[in-house]
Amino acid sequence: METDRTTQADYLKALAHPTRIMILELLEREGRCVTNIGEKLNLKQSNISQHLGILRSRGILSLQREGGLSIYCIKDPSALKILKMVRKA
Amino acid sequence: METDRTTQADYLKALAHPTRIMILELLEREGRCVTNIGEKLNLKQSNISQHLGILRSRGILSLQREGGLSIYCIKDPSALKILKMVRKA
DNA sequence: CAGAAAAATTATTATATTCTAATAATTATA
DNA sequence: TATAATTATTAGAATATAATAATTTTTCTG
Repeated sequence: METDRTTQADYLKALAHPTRIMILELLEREGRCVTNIGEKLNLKQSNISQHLGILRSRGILSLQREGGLSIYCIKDPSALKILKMVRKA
Repeated sequence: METDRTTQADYLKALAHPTRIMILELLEREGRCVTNIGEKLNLKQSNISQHLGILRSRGILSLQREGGLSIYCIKDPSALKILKMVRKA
């Protein structure tokens, strides 16, 4: 049950960044590791890692370790639905 | 056609504030003037006015002047849909 | 175990947001 | 026209966010 507006705002804030939107679009099809995302988006490793951390801390992404890699996947599909609505808005 | 992620992020940013979420909930039923919103939310006039300006500049609210009052109404219903999804997320 | 690769964390700087207070602008009314 | 009421705007200080660089941690591999 999610009625606290601060929590709602924090969730929206997590989505409200161009890089994080691109990350979500990139992960829509398949999970990816940090380096791969960094290459696709042409951004620094630490920056990507920070954005991934933000999305994960809000429960939007999940992380699983595979070998030496950190694979991030979309955990919360409603984030994608919201982005879809924003595109039409 | 809305594909620019910066624009999408800006739209989400406009929604991503507790006060602005409350304003949208308040206006869901009916249009209201600045003073009325300020009383309901117990916030300063200038602060409310600024938040309303942000929502209006993104096309989420519309403004019509009635007598001495500025009546704000929801112009973009998809903002409400998005908030509804956030509550369930 | 040592070195390399991948990722996370930290510190720093720059920028953006937010709130408050003060002021300006607009409109209504006496 | 003067005053009051409503709203908008501006300036300032406080806080939050974001990007970079540097460092640390973790894990894999030789």
